[in-house]
Amino acid sequence: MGDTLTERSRQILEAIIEDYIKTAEPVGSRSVTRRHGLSLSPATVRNVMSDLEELGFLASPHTSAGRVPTDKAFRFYVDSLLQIRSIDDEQRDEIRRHYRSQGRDVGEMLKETSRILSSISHYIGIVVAPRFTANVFRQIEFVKLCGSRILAILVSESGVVQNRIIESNEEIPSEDLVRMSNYLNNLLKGLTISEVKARIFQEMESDKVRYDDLMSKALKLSEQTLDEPDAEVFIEGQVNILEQPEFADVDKMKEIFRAFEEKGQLITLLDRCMDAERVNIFIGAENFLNRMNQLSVITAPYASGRNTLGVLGVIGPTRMGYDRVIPIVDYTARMLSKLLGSG
Amino acid sequence: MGDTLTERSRQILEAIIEDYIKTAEPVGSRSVTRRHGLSLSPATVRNVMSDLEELGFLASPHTSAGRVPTDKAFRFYVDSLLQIRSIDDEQRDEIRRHYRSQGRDVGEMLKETSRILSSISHYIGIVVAPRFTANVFRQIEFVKLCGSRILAILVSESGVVQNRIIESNEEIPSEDLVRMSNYLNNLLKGLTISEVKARIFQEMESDKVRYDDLMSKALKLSEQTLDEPDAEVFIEGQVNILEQPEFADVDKMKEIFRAFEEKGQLITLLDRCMDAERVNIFIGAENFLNRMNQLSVITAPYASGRNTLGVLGVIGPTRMGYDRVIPIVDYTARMLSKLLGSG
DNA sequence: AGTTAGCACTCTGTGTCATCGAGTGCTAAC
DNA sequence: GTTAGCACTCGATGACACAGAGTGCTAACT
Repeated sequence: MGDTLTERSRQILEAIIEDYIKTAEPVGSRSVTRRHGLSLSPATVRNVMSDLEELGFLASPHTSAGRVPTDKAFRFYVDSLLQIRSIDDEQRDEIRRHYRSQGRDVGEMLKETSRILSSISHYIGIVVAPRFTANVFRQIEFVKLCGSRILAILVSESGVVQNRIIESNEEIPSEDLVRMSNYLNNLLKGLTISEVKARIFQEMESDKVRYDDLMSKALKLSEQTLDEPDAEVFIEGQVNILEQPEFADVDKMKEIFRAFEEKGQLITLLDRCMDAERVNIFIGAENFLNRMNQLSVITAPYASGRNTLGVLGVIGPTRMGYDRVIPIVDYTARMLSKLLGSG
Repeated sequence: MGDTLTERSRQILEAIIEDYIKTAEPVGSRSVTRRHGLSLSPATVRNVMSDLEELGFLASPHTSAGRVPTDKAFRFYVDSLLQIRSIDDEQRDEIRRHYRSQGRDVGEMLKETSRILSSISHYIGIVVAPRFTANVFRQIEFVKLCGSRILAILVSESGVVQNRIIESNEEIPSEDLVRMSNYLNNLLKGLTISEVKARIFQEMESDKVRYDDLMSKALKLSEQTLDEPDAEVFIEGQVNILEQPEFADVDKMKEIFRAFEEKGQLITLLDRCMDAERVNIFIGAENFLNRMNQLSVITAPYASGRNTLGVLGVIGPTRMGYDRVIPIVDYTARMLSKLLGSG
C-alpha cells in the first residue's frame, strides 16, 4: 500500500526518522531542510510532511510542535529504508572480549550474554534460557539427600542442567538410584524431551514395567523431574532506559518497570520468535503488551547445532538506533550459538 | 550519649517518626499534638523538637517545613523504641501459602522467596544464594558432552547444585569419568567445601596420585569445578520502591536502580550479615554504599541444619515500617531454613 | 521554671498573566 | 510544482502575588 510514496517523500521521511532517533524531539520542517542537504524550502517540506501525516507515517503532538514518526513509519524504515550494515569491528571485538573472560556455567553464560547485549547496545539486554522441551536428552542422575529427599539432575545435549528436589514417600537406597538412572539413561538416550515424555508414558503402560517396582518408581521420578518450571529470563541494563529522554516522566517509568516484572508476558512475546530465521523486530505497540507501548524489541534465536534453544534480544525505545542494534543482536546470537554448539 | 532524653522527648520523637513513616512528609509541631494524644501545646512541642534537632535526631529541610527524622533517629527508634511484635497470623499464612505451591528446585525456591519478601513487605525482596564454600560436599558427577567438553555437576548436602562446562584438552571416555567421580566422591564425602579445596590440593601432592593419570586428571577437573562463580542474588519487587513518594524524583530513581545493577556491592553488604544471630538492620547511609543513601536494609541469615547458607532480606526506604517488616524477614528466614533443612 | 499564647517571619507551592519562539497552514506570487 | 509571506496556535518560561504551613521568639501565665 505505502508504495505510492515518491522518492522525495521517502527521503524526507527518512530524514525525519533519523533526526528523531537522534534527538527524541518532534522534528520541524526547517530542521529537515537544514540538516539534510535537500535543496528544498521548508514550505515544500511542510507540504510533504502533511501528506505523510495523512498516510499515517507522522503524528503531531500538537499544532505547533513539529512531527513525530509513528510506529508505522518505523516499520517502513526498518523494512524498506534501512540498509543493514554488518557489525562494527569494534563492537564485534568487544563482544568477543566479554565472552572470553567467562566462566563456563551455561547459566552464567546466558546472564553474561544479556549483560553484553545491554552494555553494547546501551539499551536493555534480554535472554530467554533454553526450554528443556526444545532440547535433546543426554542424561539423568539421582542424588540421595537426607532422608527420603532425592535430587534429580537432568542434563541436555547442549549442557543445560535442570535440577529438582523430589520428596519421595519412601527412602530409596543409593544403589537403587544408580540402577534407576542407568535404566532411564538407556531408555531415553538421544530423544528430544518431548519424545522423552511420550516414551515415559508409553513405557509406564508396558507389562515389563508394571511388575518391576524399581522401574516404575524410576519412571515416576523422571516424570516429576521433567515437568518444566517457568522459563528463566535474564534481563540486564534496565537503567539504560532511564537515560532516554522520552521516559523522563515518572509514570511512564513505572509502567515500563512494571512490564518487566511480569516476565511471563515477556517470555510469551519472545517465544513467538523462536522459529524466526534470524532477526525479528517488534515495533512499539505493533503486536503486544500495552505496557510496552513505547518500546521496540529486536530478537534473534540462538541454537546449538540445528536445535533452536532460545531467544535473545534487545529492548529499547521505538526510536532506537536500529541500524546499530540489529547487527549486534544478530552477531551475539550467532556467537552464543557457536559457544553452546559443539564449539 | 543519647540517654539524656527525657521520657517526654522520647514520646515526641516516636510520634514524629511514626508520623513520618506514614506520610513521608516533614512533621510539624501541630500534627504531633493532634495525632498523638499528648496534652501539650504546639509551642512546647516546638521547643522539644528544637532540642531534638540539636541532638541530631531531627533535621529541617528548610525553615518552614516541619522536621524529618535522621538516620540516627531511626537507629534509636529501632534499638530502643520499637517493640517487635511477632508476625501477623495473616502474613504468616500468606508466606506459607506461597511456599506450598512451589516446585522444588532450590534456585526456584530462592527466587520465590525473594518474591514473597517483596510482595508481603511491599518493598524489595532480596535473597543471596548459598555460596558453595559455606556448604558440605555431597557428590560430584561428570557428564560427557560432545567432543572433549565435560559437564561437571557439584551437589551439596542441602541440595544446592553448581554446574560448569569444562573444556578438557583431550577426550575422556565415559567410563573413566564415572571412575573419576567415584574416586572423588569417596575422597571428599562429608567435607565442607573449604576442606574439600584443601584436600584436593593435598592429594595432588601425594605420590599415589602423581603417577596415576586418571586421578590427577580427576583432581584437576574438580578444582576447575570448585572455583566459585559470583554469588547469585535474587532481587524482586524493585517497582515497589517507585511507589514511595520520596523517590518520585527521576534522578533519585536512577541512582537507586543503578545501585541495584551493581550486585557485587549488594552482595558484599549482605555477606557481612552472614554471621549475625538473627535479624540485622542497616539504616540509611549508616554503613554503606552511598548510592543507597535513603534506603534501609533488614536482613536475616538462613541455614540448613547448623550450617548458615546465605542471607535474605528486605530493602525499603529508611522510613519503612520496621515493626511490620522485621518479623516478616525473621519468619521467612526461618521458614526457608526449615525447607532447606532435613525437612 | 516550665508552659503557653501571640505574632512576625520564612519558605514553598500554586495560580495568573504576559511574553517568546518554534512550528504550522494557507494564500498568493513565482 | 515550488516558494515567500503572514497570521495563528500552542507549549515553555519567567515574573508576580498570594495562601498556607511551620518556625522562633517574646511575653504572659501557672
